[in-house]
Amino acid sequence: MLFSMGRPRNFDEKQVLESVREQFWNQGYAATSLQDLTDATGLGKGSLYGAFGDKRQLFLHVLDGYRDEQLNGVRAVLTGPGTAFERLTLLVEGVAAGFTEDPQRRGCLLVNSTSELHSNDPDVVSRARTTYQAVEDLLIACVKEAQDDGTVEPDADAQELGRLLLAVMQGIEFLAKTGMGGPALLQISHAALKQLSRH
Amino acid sequence: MLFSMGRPRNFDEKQVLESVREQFWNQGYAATSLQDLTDATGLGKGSLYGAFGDKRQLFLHVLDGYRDEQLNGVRAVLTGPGTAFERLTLLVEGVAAGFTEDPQRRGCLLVNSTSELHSNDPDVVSRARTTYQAVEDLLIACVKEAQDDGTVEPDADAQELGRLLLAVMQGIEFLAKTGMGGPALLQISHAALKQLSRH
DNA sequence: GTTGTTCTTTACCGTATGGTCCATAACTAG
DNA sequence: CTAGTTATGGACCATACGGTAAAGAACAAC
Repeated sequence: MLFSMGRPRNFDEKQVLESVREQFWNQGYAATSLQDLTDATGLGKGSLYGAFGDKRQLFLHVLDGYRDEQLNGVRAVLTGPGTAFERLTLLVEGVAAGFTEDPQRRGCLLVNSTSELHSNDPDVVSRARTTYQAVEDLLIACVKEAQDDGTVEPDADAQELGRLLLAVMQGIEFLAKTGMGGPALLQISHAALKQLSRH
Repeated sequence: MLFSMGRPRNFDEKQVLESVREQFWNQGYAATSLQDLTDATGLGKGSLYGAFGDKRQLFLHVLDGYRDEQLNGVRAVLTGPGTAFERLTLLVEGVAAGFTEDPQRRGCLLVNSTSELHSNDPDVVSRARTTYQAVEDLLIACVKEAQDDGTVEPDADAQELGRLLLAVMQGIEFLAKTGMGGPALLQISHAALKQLSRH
C-alpha cells in the first residue's frame, strides 16, 4: 500500500533526452516547438510534461546533462596523459578539427544556448558562467604545469594565457559558424599555441 | 497622370528601422513577433508589410544596414590615425571595453544573428562570411603595416596573426555574454596584443 | 471638383502555439 | 478479484502567430 508502482514508463529516459537534445541543438530553443519534441521523441505531450515539466524545464535539464558531459570531456583531456603542452594542443586543436570534420557545424549546445538566450534568461547565463569559469581554471592549471616543465615561459602570467586560450577557442567556434574554412580554423589554433611556447 | 504621388508616408523610415533593429537585437529573430515590431514602431502590419515585405525580409534589411555600419566602423579604426599597432590596440581593446561599459551586454547583432540562425539560414551565414572576411583582410593589412614599421616581428605570418586577432575578438564577445568580468575581458585583449609585439 | 495612386487602419484568416485535462491503460499490493 | 497509483494519448483550450484583404484617407495631377 505504501509503495504502489503504478503503470511503468513506456520509454527510455536517456533516449528521449537525447532526441530532445538533438532537436534543441538543431533549431535552438525558441524555434523548437512542442510538436517538434513530440515528433522527435514519439511521446505525447502528457508524457513529456509528466516526466520533465514544461518546455523550459526540459530544456534546462537537457542543457545540464550536456554541460556535464562537455566539462568532463575537457577535464579528461587537460588532466589526461601526455605533457601539459600536448594536452593544451589536443584541446585547442580539437575545437578547430571538430568543425573541420563536421559539415553541419552546429557547434556547442551550451555556446549556442548562451548566445540565443543570454539577454533574457539569467539561468542559462549562470550555467554558462560557472562552466566556462571551470574550463578557465582547468586551462590555467594546465598552463602552470607547462611552465613548471619549462615548455612555457615561466615569467608569463598563467591566468592571462589560460584566458587567452579560452577566448581563442570560443573565437574559433564562432568563426566556424560563419563558414570560415577548416585550414584557417586550424591555423588559428596553431597560432595561439605557437604564442604560448617559449621564444 | 504619369506621376501620381499617392498618400505620403507617415513615418520616418530610418527611425522605424532603428526601432526594428532594437527589437531584433533585444530578443533575437525567432523570439521577436510581428506584434513586438508593430508595438516598437507604432506602425500597423499593413504599413510594415507594404514598406519592407515580410518579417524575414525586414530582418535581412536591418541586418544589412547594421553590417555596413559596423564594417565602416572597423575600417575607420584600422585605416585611421595613429600607428598600425595603436589602431589594432584600439580595435581589440575596444571590443572588451565596449562590453565593460554596457551592462546589458547584447553584443553585436550580426554575431547574435549568425549564432542563432547559421544552421538554418544560408543567407545570414553568407552575410557573416563576407563581413568577417573583410574584417580579417583589414586586420591582416594592419598587421603588415605594423611589421613594416617594426612594431611586429617581420618574420611572423601576418595572415596567421590577423586571423588570431579576429578569433580573440569574437572570443571576448562570447565570454562577455557568459558574464565574465570586465577586467578579465580587458586582460584577454591585452594578452593578445602583447603576443603580437616583438619579444 | 474628379481621377489615379499610395499609404494607413482595422478586421479578418487559418493555423500553430504552449499548456491542461481526462478517460483509460498498465502495473503493484493486498 | 479490488484498490491504489502512475503513465499514456488524445481531446481540448485560449491565445498568439505570420500574413492578407479591403475600405478609407491623403496626397498630386489635371
